[in-house]
Amino acid sequence: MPIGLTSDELDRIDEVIGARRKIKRGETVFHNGEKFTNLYAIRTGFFKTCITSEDGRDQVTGFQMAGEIIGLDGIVHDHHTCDAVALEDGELCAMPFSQIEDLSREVNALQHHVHKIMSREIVREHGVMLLLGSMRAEERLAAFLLNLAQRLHARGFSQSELVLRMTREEIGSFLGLKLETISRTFSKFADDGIVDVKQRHVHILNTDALKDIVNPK
Amino acid sequence: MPIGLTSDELDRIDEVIGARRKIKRGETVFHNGEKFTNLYAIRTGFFKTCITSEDGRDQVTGFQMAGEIIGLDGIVHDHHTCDAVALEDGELCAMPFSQIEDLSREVNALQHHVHKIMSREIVREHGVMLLLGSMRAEERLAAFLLNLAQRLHARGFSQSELVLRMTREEIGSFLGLKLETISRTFSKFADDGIVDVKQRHVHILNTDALKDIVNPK
DNA sequence: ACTTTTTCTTGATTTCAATCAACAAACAGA
DNA sequence: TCTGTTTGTTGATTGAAATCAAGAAAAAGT
Repeated sequence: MPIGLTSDELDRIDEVIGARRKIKRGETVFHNGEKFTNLYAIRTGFFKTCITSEDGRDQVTGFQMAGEIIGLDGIVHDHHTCDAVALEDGELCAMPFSQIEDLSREVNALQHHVHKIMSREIVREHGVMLLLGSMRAEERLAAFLLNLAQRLHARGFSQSELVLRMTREEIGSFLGLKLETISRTFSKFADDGIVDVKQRHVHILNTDALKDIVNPK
Repeated sequence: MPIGLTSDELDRIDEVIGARRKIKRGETVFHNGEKFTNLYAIRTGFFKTCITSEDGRDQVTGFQMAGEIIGLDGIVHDHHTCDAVALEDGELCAMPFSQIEDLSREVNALQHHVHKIMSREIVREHGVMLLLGSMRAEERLAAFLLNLAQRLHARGFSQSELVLRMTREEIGSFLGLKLETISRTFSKFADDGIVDVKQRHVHILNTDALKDIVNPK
């Protein structure tokens, strides 16, 4: 949340932040086709968003964690165009979008904050397009691990030890690769001493090596 | 623009729509790193947006035409993170974003319109991620042609005849393929009687065949 | 604790697109 | 008009990831 608000403004923003909703692993927050009413602020837990094409192809479009906002896809057509699924138990705040619009007319900082959140998502997706369009398997997985570690570190977790909340198949879907390729690439990184992988427990031993893989000099 | 506005509201929106700017083929509207001040509404012409990674990889993130808005990437960090380049001579309206924010606090329809534009871009990018993450070369090019034809048709042009404003290399960059693959795939479509290709002039002879390629039954 | 299911790993082989290479055609500039 | 440059096509070969396949290891359910 932005800073520099009066206590009155903060109180009113509190009102927008609606009911908390606990969610179990495997449950969906919203799904494709569902009427759009809320944005959801993630309080705890780990989520994925994914779209499905007409002929059944699946694409994970992102993984989200505490502090991030999901549901922005629903604004344009008043219906969601993707599914949001909890990958571990968590808690969300449902924020009615009409209330966000109402209040952001009065609180400039909130208005700009909403714009920034949407712009950030657009920029993030540009990065994913670069990854999908121009990187090889090792580069994609290295970029993915660095991104996850960086986001977890920003939330107070270790920047070198992480627990994956998703399967190899879900990582593969996100990175445009098959699960076998994810598995092989993890093994290759482990052979090279760059990471230590035990199932979903990943210990990054050499961050610089990962960076070099993403951005070869 | 949304409908149902009073004439007063329309007048005020007119004020936001700032100076028109003519632009020649090859010129940039804005570039990576540049301070963000305006969104740009395309009046005429054809544009591309692209990002460049640290190590010099290039990725075309989209092609834009009349009626579309570019510059949304700049909001989050107050600086643009991509380049926007004219692929043919055109004309833009520069719209100072601070004025858009000011006015959208007073005109609800404008506020919602801005939100929808940003959400639409997010949803569009989800589609590109699906394309880059899960489609083969033929499927990507077929989807690309159908998308271009549909957008041109919505603007009153033929839905079967189109003139590409970009090179094979730029198409390839957007679709995550090399220019040779684009060229070969065009030739394959021509051999199959699906399209007629003469340089940048493309005549779609069988739209259904293209749809079948994108969504195999 | 045991069974079933899901997830993960590794190997062998195939396939699609990249790369390397040569040339043709179109366009831009002098 | 001529010339150089950019853009596009096609062929031969290579290479990276997909596919097919089998089995191992975890996790979930009874």
